[in-house]
Order: sequence, then structure tokens, then C-alpha cells
Amino acid sequence: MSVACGTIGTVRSAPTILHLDMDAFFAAVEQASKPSLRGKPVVVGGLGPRGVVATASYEARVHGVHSAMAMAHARRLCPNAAYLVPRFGLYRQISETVMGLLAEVSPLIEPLSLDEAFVDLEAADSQEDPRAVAVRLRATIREATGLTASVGLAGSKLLAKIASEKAKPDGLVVVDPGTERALLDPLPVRALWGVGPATAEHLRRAGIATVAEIAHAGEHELVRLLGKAHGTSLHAMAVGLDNRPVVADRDVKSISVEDTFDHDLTDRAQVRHEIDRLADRCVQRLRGAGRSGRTVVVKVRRFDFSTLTRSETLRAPTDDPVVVRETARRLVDGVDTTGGVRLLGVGVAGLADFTQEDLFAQSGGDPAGLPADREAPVAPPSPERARTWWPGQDVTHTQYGPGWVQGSGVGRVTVRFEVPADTAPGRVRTFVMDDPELSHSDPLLPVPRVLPEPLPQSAQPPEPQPPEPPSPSAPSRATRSAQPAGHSPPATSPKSR
DNA sequence: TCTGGGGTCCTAGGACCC
DNA sequence: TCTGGGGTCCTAGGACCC
Repeated sequence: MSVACGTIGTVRSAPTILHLDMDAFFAAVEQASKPSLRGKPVVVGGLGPRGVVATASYEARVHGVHSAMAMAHARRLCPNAAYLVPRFGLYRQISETVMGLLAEVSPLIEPLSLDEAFVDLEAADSQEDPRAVAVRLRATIREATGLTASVGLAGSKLLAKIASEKAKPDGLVVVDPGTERALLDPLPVRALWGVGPATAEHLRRAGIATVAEIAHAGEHELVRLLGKAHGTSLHAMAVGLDNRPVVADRDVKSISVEDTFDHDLTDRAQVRHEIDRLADRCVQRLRGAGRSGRTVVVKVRRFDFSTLTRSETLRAPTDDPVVVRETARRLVDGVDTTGGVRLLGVGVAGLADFTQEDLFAQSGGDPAGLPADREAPVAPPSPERARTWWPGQDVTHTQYGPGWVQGSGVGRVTVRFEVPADTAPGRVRTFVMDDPELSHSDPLLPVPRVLPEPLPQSAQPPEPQPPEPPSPSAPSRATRSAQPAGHSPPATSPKSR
């Protein structure tokens, strides 16, 4: 069955597709930058009453905590873990470093998320042994970031991803040609890409529990059970056929924002107000990406978790806050929200490559001829949220220096003063919440034990720095990050109502 | 236990046009 | 007057991924 066939495609004869997955990425970054958390259970995610776990450290997983679990459940399972709000700005920075190291291995890389990517080694200049490349890559990433990564090498994307999963944590698994079926056959159907809870249940009712049983059932039966597209691709994967290429620079197709509220909204005026704010945030992201879009989408999750979407396609692409706001409002007005609204979202799809300014410039039109409210400013972040102290956030005290919020309540905030380079946990101190000497600050990059290798050309500093070991006594200022990621309130914990 | 936020892709029905 | 088939676009919902 391992022989290639016809239109479905084949599997490479050498394991030249590499899948890299950072181990417990968010939690590992927190442990690397907060010395007091090393070796202890750490859970990163939304800390509000409706938060879910984004990432749990391996110490927390031992207690049964895992991604997508309700935070309330996690707290019951592992009450002694550190519960932290995500610092996406920092994760993004570290992710860029890792992706830069991948780009040194091969020009063809496909990021799947901040902590995951495929690399096509066939596109590399050197035809070095893939295993040697993977070994060196893992070491380089550890040196540059202080974090561990797991790597799978195989002849297809599917197998490379399964291999990296098997390699976790901090391992390398190579799927040698000829061993594909032995690896796949015993796996549960959930191991295949595209099999979630619904499909797994569907298959279970048909008596299919393992990959081998999918292969045995045959393509016709799979299509009958799951439909054309899903059935065909699932059967192909189960028999080990997967020739999907590694694709760099996938184009974004939609941009959206959404908020789950701590308490359901019951007032129509409140719903409208939130829709306006979401529309503004969406347009901000749209413009930041230099795009515009034709279809405005509104998403409403009601009190009973029933979710519906309403969309409207405009005659031309827009990045106009007024247009998006009014369209979103019109759409949400047509939805029955009696009983309460748990979540609202606004998105723009059908993206075009141009902003409206570009379009006007191209047609020789005059932007000044637009309606006066066209450039209505996007609402600034509300000031009362700037002084919210979430566990995990970066702060600085004028006297004690940099630290992070350990907890807050009853008018007090507790801060642990330590920096990534510290080898022992730092001191803890408590302040009144509005202490003027305490302020939010930018995150500090975790300090690797060895200096990173040179980044790719685009990321090179203007003047090459001579390599020198970091000084343990005064490392923090030099590694202070450029992005103000610590300032914004956590997106995962919207305002309570 | 009670379910985030940001995406992608697929299906299906209806409108509309040729 | 009735009967078509096909293609494309739009809308809504659902499954899935990280």
C-alpha cells in the first residue's frame, strides 16, 4: 500500500519535510522569563470567569490541565499552579526569532501559528542529511531562545506532524521510508488532521476507531460517511498518501475580532455600543494590514451558546470605520438577542489588496471629496483599563525595578521583582493598586545561555555585535524589548459588565 | 467542567444569468 | 407556455486547527 498512485499523489522517498513545534510554548516562555516559575505548574490563558486555557506547562499537564479547558476547571485540578495572562507581543517576538532560524535552514517555510511551522528541506541549498539538520536546528533554537522544540521528519506533512507530536517534549522523531504504515495503523482516528470530535463520533458509530480501520473501510465508504471532500482526503491520509506541498506566504482571507463578555449583555444599546467598538478594532487591524474588504460579518453567541452569523457584501471593498460600523449595526439589529448575548464579533472578508486611499489615488480621485466623517477616528482605549493589574503582566517600580504582577485584589497588587537572567526567585512586595511608583512596562526577553547565531539579513542589527557572553549581573536593560506588549490590557479578558 | 480568539475550508440552498 | 442545465455569487452554518 505504500506505493504511490495516480491523482492522489505520493509520499517522498526521503524524510525531507520537517515539522517543528515549540514545547508548551506560551508557558515555556513564561517560565524562561520568570525564574520563580521554573519547574512549577504554569497555566496561561484568559483569567476572567469565562477564560480558557491557552497553554499549560508540562508540570500542570500532569494534573490533567490541557489547552481549551475552562480555566475554572483547571483551577480545581491544579490549584497551586501560577495562572497568567498571555503576553502575545513577547511570544510574537520570540516566534520571529525562531522562524528566522528556520529560514536559515531552507527558504521554503510555512508557519502554522506562533509556535509551529513546516520546513521543506528539498528546497534548501545544501542536501545535508535531514536528521543532522534537525539536530542542529533544535540546538540552535535552544541557544537563541532558551526554549525547547520538538521536531518530526518525514516524507509528508501529515507524517512529519505526527512525528513531532510523538517526539514531544524536546525530542526528534524521523519516519524512515517504509515505516509509514507501522506508524499510522494503530493511531486513533483523532490523530489525523481534520478529525475533530464530530468526525470521530461519526466514525465511531460506524465502528471505525483507528487509522487502519479507515484504510480498511475504503474510500467509497468514507465518502458515504463524511462527504466528498472530507471522505476522500481522510482515506488518502489513512493509507499514507499526502502530497500537500509546503506553502510559504499564505494570503490572509479575513480579519475579525470578537469579545466574550464576563456577563451576558441584555441591553440592546449595550449590544450596539460593543458592536461599534468591535467594528473600530476590526478596521484598525484591517488598516494595519493595509487591506480592505467587501464583506462585513457579524457574529453573535447567545446565552445558550447558540451561535449565528450575519453578513453583507458591499459593492466595493472598504476600510472605512463608518461603513463597517453601520453595516455591522444593521446586521446585529436583525438578530434576536432576547435572553442575553455572550459573545459579539465583527469581521471583514473578501479582502482586497488596496486601502481606499490607494483606490482613490489610482482613479485620480480626491480623498478630500469624501464625506467628512469618513476618517472618523477609532476610539482610543478606555483609560480606566490601563491600571488593571493582571497576573503575569510586566511592571516596573521606580525603587525596586522590573517585575511582574503575581496577584491583585482588595485594593492591593502583589509584585515579584525578578528578571529572566536571575538564577533564583526574586522578592515579593505588595502595594496599593494606585501606587504612583508602579507602572506597566515592556516585557524582557528570556536570556539564552549562549548568544544567538546571526539572524537572517532582514533581521540583522545595523552594526554586527561582537559575540560576548551575557553578564549575569546587568542583563535586563539590554534585552528590554522594543514593543509595548505589556501596556495593552489582555485581549482574552474583556471588560466585565 | 462549561466551553477564548483568530483563522481556514466545506456544504448547501437560493438568486440570477445565459 | 413549459422545461432545462450550468455557472457564479451570496449567505449561513458547521467542523476543524492552534
